[in-house]
Amino acid sequence: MTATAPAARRAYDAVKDRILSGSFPAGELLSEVEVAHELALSRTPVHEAFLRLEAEDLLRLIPRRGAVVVPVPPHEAADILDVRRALETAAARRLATGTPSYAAARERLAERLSALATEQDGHAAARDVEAFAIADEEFHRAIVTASGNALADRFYATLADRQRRMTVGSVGGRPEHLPVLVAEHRRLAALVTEGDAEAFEEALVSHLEATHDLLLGRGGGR
Amino acid sequence: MTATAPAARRAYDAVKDRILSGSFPAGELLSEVEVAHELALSRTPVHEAFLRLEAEDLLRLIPRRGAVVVPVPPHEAADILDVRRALETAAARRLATGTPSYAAARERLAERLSALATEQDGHAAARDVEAFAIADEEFHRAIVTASGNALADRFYATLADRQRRMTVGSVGGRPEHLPVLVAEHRRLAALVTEGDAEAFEEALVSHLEATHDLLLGRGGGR
DNA sequence: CGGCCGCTTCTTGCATGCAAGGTTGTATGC
DNA sequence: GCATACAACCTTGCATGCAAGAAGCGGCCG
Repeated sequence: MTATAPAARRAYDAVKDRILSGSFPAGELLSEVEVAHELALSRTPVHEAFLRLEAEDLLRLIPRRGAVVVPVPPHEAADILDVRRALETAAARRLATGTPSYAAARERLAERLSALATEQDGHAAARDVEAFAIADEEFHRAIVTASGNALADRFYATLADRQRRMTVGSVGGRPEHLPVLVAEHRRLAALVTEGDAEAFEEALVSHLEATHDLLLGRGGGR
Repeated sequence: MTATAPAARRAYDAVKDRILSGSFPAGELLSEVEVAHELALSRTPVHEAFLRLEAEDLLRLIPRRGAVVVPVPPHEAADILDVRRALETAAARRLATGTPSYAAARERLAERLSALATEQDGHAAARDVEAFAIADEEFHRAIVTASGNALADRFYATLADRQRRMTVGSVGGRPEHLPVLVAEHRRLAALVTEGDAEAFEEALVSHLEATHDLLLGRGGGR
């Protein structure tokens, strides 16, 4: 019944997950045959997976050597934050447009954000940082998606991947501060719903930094 | 002497060029064997090219049917402009940072932008719209590149590809207006060099629309 | 005349074979 | 002891083979 996923996809998912989770450490030299054997596949699907991952800049293929896991570049965290700010702000700006279709989109978005915030209340109360991180990602992505810009939406997804790669390992404590983030989410939701793009950007900037610091565990001395 | 490019790369370049140039029209159903035969290659490198192009959302692979050229979505032009505004503004904002390394980057950028503007003068005088479009792309990309955000830079490159796909075909006339664009470039260059991110954004918005209209030939009447 | 079933043909998914290129380790000459 | 050349090994790049799945066409039956 359950159609088993194509081999190429399994290979892609498996390798990507190992990279993002750090199970394949940066700098590691991977061999197609090796990975193929581990996954009980032939070289072909693994080769295809490597190609895709190279396109995402997670692997670097060296012609007759193998594939190295590219390390997280020095200011990747700051880069991601910058781009997220830019894209989310652009989304809010577009959503603030007077066009009726955007008003409807704001309506739908408001509902979804509200639901997500409620869900986050639960995760915060349960001190479940991991579940919170996922819901947090969904929250922000929902805003970008709602703006209807497919290009921005796709790119934003790759940013989320990379961010995941950085947050694992440093599971940053301080779950007691999660409720603050939810409150900020509610404020962001209100602003984007009202169509106040300027205030949204302002609130977003401090929120992104707070989230970043918190999830990375730099939330202020020990 | 000249090492011939790998087959996979040739296939990728060839197919991508045909898609972006419109030689493979949207909706066309491509077969690997067919393309492979045309390029005098085996199916393998063509298959790999298809995979990469699917990752770029230029092809859609249908499991055992073939690959269809994805049509340009309805508001892709507006989407591209929105994202370009967002990314270039973010780049200018970062470049405006006080950090010494950014001051040096602004310095280098200023020189490059100046050189490109001069080159554009030549293309404008020669009424060479195509060459101008290329130099225009380089100009804007240089700003993003200078900001040092690798993520933004890579994404920006894919936007340029897609923009190319839209501008061909409508080689929009009115080359007599090109000098105006160069003047705007010089102003943008000055603003980003001075570190005035706000004024840059404002100038950028109108400039992007002007360029867009001009290159797409919607520059008013006829 | 209309609908359905099966066959033929096309497509890709994946495995494997082969060869070229690169790296490493060793042995030899100095 | 050091440098160099050679050989063995390991890697991928690409071609091809084979089979599974999808679509379209023809014929047959109702």
